Amino acid sequence: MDRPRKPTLDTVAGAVGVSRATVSNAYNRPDQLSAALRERIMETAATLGYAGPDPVARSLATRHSAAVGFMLGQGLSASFADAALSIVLDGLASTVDGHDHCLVLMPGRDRGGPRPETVTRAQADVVVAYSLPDDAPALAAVRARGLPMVVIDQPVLPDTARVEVDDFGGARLAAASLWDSGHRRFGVVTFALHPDGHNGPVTSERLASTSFRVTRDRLHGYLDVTGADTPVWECARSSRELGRAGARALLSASPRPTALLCASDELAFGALQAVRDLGLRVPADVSVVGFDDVPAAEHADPPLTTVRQPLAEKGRQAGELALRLLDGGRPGEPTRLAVSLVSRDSTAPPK
Amino acid sequence: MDRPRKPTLDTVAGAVGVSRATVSNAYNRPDQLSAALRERIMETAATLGYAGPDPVARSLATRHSAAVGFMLGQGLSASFADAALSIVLDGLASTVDGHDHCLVLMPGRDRGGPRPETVTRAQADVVVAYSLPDDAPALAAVRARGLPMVVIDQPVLPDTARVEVDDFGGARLAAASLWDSGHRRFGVVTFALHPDGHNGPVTSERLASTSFRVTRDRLHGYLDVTGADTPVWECARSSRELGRAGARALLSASPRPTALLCASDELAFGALQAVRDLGLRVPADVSVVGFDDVPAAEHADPPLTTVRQPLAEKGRQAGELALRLLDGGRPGEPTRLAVSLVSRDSTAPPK
DNA sequence: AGTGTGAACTAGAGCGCTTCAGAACGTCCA
DNA sequence: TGGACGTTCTGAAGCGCTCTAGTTCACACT
Repeated sequence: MDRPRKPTLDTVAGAVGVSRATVSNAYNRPDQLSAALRERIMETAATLGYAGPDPVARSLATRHSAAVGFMLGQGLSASFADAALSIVLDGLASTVDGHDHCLVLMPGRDRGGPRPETVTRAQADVVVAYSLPDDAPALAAVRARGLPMVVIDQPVLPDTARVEVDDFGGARLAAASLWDSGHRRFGVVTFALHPDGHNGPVTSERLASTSFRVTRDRLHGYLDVTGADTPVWECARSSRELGRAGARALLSASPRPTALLCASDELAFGALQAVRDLGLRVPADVSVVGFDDVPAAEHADPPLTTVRQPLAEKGRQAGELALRLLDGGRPGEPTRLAVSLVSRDSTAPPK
Repeated sequence: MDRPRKPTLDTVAGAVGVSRATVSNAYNRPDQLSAALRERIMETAATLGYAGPDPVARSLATRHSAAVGFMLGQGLSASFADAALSIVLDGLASTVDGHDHCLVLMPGRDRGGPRPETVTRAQADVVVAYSLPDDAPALAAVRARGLPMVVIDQPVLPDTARVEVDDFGGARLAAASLWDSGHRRFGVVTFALHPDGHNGPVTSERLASTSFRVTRDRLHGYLDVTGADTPVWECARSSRELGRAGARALLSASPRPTALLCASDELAFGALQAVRDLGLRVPADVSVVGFDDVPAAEHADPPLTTVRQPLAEKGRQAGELALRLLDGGRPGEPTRLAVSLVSRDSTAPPK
C-alpha cells in the first residue's frame, strides 16, 4: 500500500554519483557542467521517473513563485460572460505565460472580491486586480502580505502600478455626439454601482456613493452631458439579459427617450433587443451606444456605435507591469490608454 | 534602499517570547494553546506586519499546495468566450474555493493544450483537464510529474478520475427527434476536429482521425441518424461568428438542408443568424438545434432547441473528484451525468 | 618547476514553515 | 501523598531545492 516515495534531486544525485548542486545545475544552468554529465543526469532522471525540480521547493529557495494572481470582482461564469474582461485577461495571460508564469485565479465572492483568506493563501508574487469595488477586503489582504500589485481601472492606491482608460472622457464623447446630433431625451443603462446585486432605477444617494470606479466614471461622463436628472437603470451585472430588461423599463417612460447610453456593449446588445421587443427600430426610433467595442459590436444588428478602448492592450500592459514589478521595478506613473468613439449604425439624429 | 526584511514566524516568535512552533499553532491549531497567548501572538503579528504563514513554505512543509490546476484546450479569450466552459469552471472554482484551494489556470498553446513546461512548473497538487486533444503533450507532462488528474469529457486514461456526459447519445437524441418529425436533408456545424485552426467542409479522413473526443461523439451521434454523407462544416472554435459562416455555407447548397445540427449552442446562435441573413425563417424554413443548453439558449430568437447537459454540475463533480484525489482517494468509476433534449421553438417539422 | 587560469564540480547554509516527540506544570482522585 | 492525566508549550528534524563560496584539476604560460 505504500507507494514508492517520489524521487528528489538527491535521489538522482545519488544514482549518478554527483552532488545535488550539480543535478540542480543540470536543470537550471546547463552551462555549468559538461554536456556529457548533463546528458547522463537527464537519462538517470528519466529512468528514475524524476520530472524535474519540485516547483514549490524551488519557489521557497528562490523566493518567487512564477505565478501572477488575478483577482476578479465577480464569479467566474459572470466574468467569463463578459467579453471585455475575457479579452483583457487573455492579453494578460499571453504576456505572463510567455515568461513561464502561471495565472492564479481568484474569483470574486464576498462584497465583490475574492475572500481575503483566498488571497492570503494564494501562491503568487504579484497580483493584478480588475473591477473590484474600491473598498474590497481582498485589496487590503494583498497589501497586508506586502505583495506588489497592479490594478486595472481602479483608483490610485499608494505604491501600486496601474493601467487605466479615460472612462469619463469616453462616455462624455459618446453622449456629446448624440447631444450634438439633436438628442435631448436620454436613458442610461449601467452595470453595478455597488456589489449588492441591485437591479433597478438608481437613486441619487446610491449614485453618490458608487463603489466601482469604472461605473462612476462612465456614468458621470454620460450625465455630465445629458444632465443629472437623466433616468439611470442599474443592472447587477453586465449581461445582455439584464440590459434588455433595463432598457425596456427605460423605454416605457413617456415621453420615451430617443437615445440609450449603455455602460457596456453587452448591456447595449440587450438594449438593441429591447427596442426590437417594443416594435421600435434602431436607430430610427431610438439610438443606442455601448462602451468597450468588443468584437461582437461590429456584428450586432445594427452594428453598434460604441466607445472603443484597447482591451487586449490593457491586459498586455498589465502583464508587462506585473512582470516589471516582479523584477523589483517600481510602480511608476499610471499607464493611460486612449479611447475613441466608433460610430456605426445604431445611432442617428432623432426624428 | 534596502527595505526591511519581511517578518517571518521567527520574528513574531522572538517578539512574543515563545517558540516558533507555538506561533505556527496559533495560526493552524488554535486549540493547542491558551486563548490569551494566541491573542497576544496575533496582536504582535499585526503590529509587526506579519500576514500569516508564507504559503510557499507551508506548502513545502505540508507537501501540498492547496491549488488545483486547470488545463484549457485553448487560449483564455477563446475559453472565456465559451459560456459552457465558463459555467463548468465556475462550478469547479466554487467547489474548490470552499475548501480553501486556489485555481491555477493553464491556458492552451501548442497543439491544443498548455505547454508542457507550464505544467511542469505549475504549483498544483491535482490537475483537471478539459477539452484537450486526446494526445496533448500536457497530459503526458502531468503523468510524468505523477500528479493525480481528473479529466472532463476526455477518453479514459489509466489511473485518472473522470466525469463525462453522453455526448453521443445526446446528439443522437436531437437528430432522431428531427428525423422523426420528417426531416431528411441535414447539415452539421461542428467545432474543431483537430487543433489546427481549420475552417471548412470536413473530409472523411479528417473525420476518421478526430482528436477531440467530444467532437467525435457529438458528430457521430448526429451522423448516426442522418447518414454518413451528411455535409459537415468544421469551425476552428465554437463561436457565433464562425457558426454563422458555416451555416451560411451549408445553407447555400441545393437542395437546401431543412435542419441544421450544431455541436454547440454558440454555433447554433450563429446558425440562427445565418438563416435570417438569407431571408429565411426559423423554424418554418430551417430547423436549428444546439448542444449544451447554455442560459442564452432560452432567450435566443427563437428560443433554441438543444441538448441539455448539467454544466455547473459537471464542474462541481470535477471539483469533488479533485478534492477526493487530494485526500489520497482512488479515481474510481467515471461519474456519468445525464443529458436530455430540451425542445423549444427553433425546431419544427419540415414544410 | 612555479604560477595563473578557467572549467567542472561540491559543501553546506539557508528559504519559512510544520510536526512529532517530549518537557513542564498543574489538577484531580484515590 | 503520589501517580495518572491533561494542558500548554518547546526542540529539533525535516520538506526539496538554490546558491555562494569554495575546492580540485588539467592545462598553458613563463
